[in-house]
Amino acid sequence: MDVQTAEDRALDAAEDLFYRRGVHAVGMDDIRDTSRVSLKRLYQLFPNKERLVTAFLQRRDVRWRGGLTDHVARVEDPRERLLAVFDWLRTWFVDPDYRGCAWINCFGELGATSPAVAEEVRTHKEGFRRLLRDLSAAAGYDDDLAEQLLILAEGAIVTAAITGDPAAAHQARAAAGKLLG
Amino acid sequence: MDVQTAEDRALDAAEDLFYRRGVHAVGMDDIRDTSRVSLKRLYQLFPNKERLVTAFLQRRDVRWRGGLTDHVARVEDPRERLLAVFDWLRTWFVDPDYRGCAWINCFGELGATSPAVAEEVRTHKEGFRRLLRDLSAAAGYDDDLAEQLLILAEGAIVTAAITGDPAAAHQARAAAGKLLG
DNA sequence: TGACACTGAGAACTGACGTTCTCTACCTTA
DNA sequence: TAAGGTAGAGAACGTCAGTTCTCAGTGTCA
Repeated sequence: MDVQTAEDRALDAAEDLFYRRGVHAVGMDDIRDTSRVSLKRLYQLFPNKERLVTAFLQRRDVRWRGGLTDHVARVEDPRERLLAVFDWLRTWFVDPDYRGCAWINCFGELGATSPAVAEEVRTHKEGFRRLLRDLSAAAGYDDDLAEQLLILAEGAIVTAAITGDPAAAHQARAAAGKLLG
Repeated sequence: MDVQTAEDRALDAAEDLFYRRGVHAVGMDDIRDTSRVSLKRLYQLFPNKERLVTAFLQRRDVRWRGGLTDHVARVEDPRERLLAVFDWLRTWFVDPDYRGCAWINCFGELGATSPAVAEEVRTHKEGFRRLLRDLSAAAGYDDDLAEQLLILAEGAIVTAAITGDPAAAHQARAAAGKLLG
């Protein structure tokens, strides 16, 4: 039944709590209570809270990009594939637990004080950019278009989070369609 | 020489420090040291830290929208006026002190725990949306276009903050130009 | 069996920080 | 001048949260 390692349980708790409430609002005690991993073990796995934060961002990055990659791979046409990115965003926005981009949120909260977190955020966004560039290139578009789609995606993520309205995905998709010509 | 009120000085310090380092990273002691307003007076002016945060966001909102409004007002052609929004964003991004959108940052940090701050952020974004709708309508475009420009602007703001590269304003402007046809 | 390493639960430590209190000095006004 | 209100400086308070420590229990291996 419970074959997860203590590390997995700790990261699950970290991801759930940090994303939902923000990093400062969650104490290591909360992580312990939710993960049922003792503080002693937590500090063996992650030497401090900052490392737990970066570890959760790293693991989430793998899942996030994987989910997006899998979704667009189901679409044949290269141009439609680019638009499918915004369909995937929409499925994310309608999640009742959606609270914006974990990396943007962490950047706003810790970017100025934690170089490690700031670096993690840049790494994630760079990965997203690379993904869009690859999709764009495959559809015969240049890097400028990929950059503009990235801006649209980021804008939709932020707008959907603040307004609570998933319609931002639809608007971004429509704008992307116009950019694709 | 120093005709500023204690409230002005407190808000100046709050704006500078909260924006630069984030809210949690700045203590009321720091506000006192920077503003030279005693803690006693600070707490007379703002009953708690949260109210100081919302007050700084409110005052910044007035200045921010005012600066944008003034900038685009200098452009005659209604269509060019919409594009001038992105020129104005660029002048903001090149500021060495640029650290993204204060409201988005505060939303990521406090949105989940402070309803008052979350409301302040929504108010600001709603004001920005209204501004873009008015500009769009004056140029003969509909609300959908305004919404797409809003998404582009938000995306540029976030991307410029994380990458540190003001080029996001240029890309967003180019995309906006294509949307305007 | 017995020494030993490791674990969990939780107490304890430590510093930070939001908030309040104390005390003295100054200004205003009758 | 006297009285009272207000301000400033900073100490003090209480809580919280990151981190470490204690101690008893348990499994492992010679």
